Amino acid sequence: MTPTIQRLAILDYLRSVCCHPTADDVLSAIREKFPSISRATVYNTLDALRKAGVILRLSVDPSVARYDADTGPHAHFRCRACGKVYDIEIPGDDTVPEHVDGHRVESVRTYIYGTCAQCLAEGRDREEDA
Amino acid sequence: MTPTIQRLAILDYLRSVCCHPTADDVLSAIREKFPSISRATVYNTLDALRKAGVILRLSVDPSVARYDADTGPHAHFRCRACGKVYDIEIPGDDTVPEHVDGHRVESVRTYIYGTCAQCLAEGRDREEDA
DNA sequence: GTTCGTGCAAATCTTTTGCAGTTTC
DNA sequence: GAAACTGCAAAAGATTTGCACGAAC
Repeated sequence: MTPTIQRLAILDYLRSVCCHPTADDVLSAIREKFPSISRATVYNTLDALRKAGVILRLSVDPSVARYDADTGPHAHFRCRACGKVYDIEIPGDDTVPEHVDGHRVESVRTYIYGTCAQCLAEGRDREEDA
Repeated sequence: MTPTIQRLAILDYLRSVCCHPTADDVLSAIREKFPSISRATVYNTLDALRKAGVILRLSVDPSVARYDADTGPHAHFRCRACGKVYDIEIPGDDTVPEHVDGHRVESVRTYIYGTCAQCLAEGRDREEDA
């Protein structure tokens, strides 16, 4: 995988943000520095980084993929009121078993849904349904 | 929610299958009995059932939603070689905490990825990458 | 008879693909 | 210079929406 200037910019961006941007978020952010970058390049790069094991692709949002530069074991919490996604430390044992029910395990994703602390404090109610 | 004949047929179908059909799988299956049912009705019904808490919508597949009539606590395993999705009993404590990091928890989804027992036995290799 | 559901088609949104030109090693 | 990457536009695939007709209560 050639480390082109676009790819480095995308990886840098992913590592600099705490949230979990979508491909479109990445496109918008990178275009501030590289106005000519194309959507296809963003998708290609995100996929190349994912295949290389450098970033994770999350399905925490039902309709759009989100990307995470933190590849360590952790869960994701998505707020149904504001849509934000938070990293969650996995409580207790975070080791992944080799096999379950005879199937070989390669990776595990845990998604938690609810209302985030901020939305609870501000009395914002969920806008989506379970 | 009016229990129309189409809705009952869709729910019956979901309860009768062990796998986790996509909206398109449901459409094909229901059309065998109701050839005139429309795609929109299937989507509407699946969403109505989900909102009613009768079925789950899974994001275990990156590009398509799958539906599960078993709403009890369990995880899902998806094989990267054949694409099949299996139900997995959650080992140990399957109670969901009320809160994590101050966020109120409403539901949890666990997705496990790897190679299933059958594909391992038949020496089929994964066709997708991590 | 009003409300809710269905079917059809078109629209929307995300992601992928084909291809010509450009960059990287 | 060969292989890999980019940008653009078009295509593909899943899901949603608008609307007219029909069914349910």
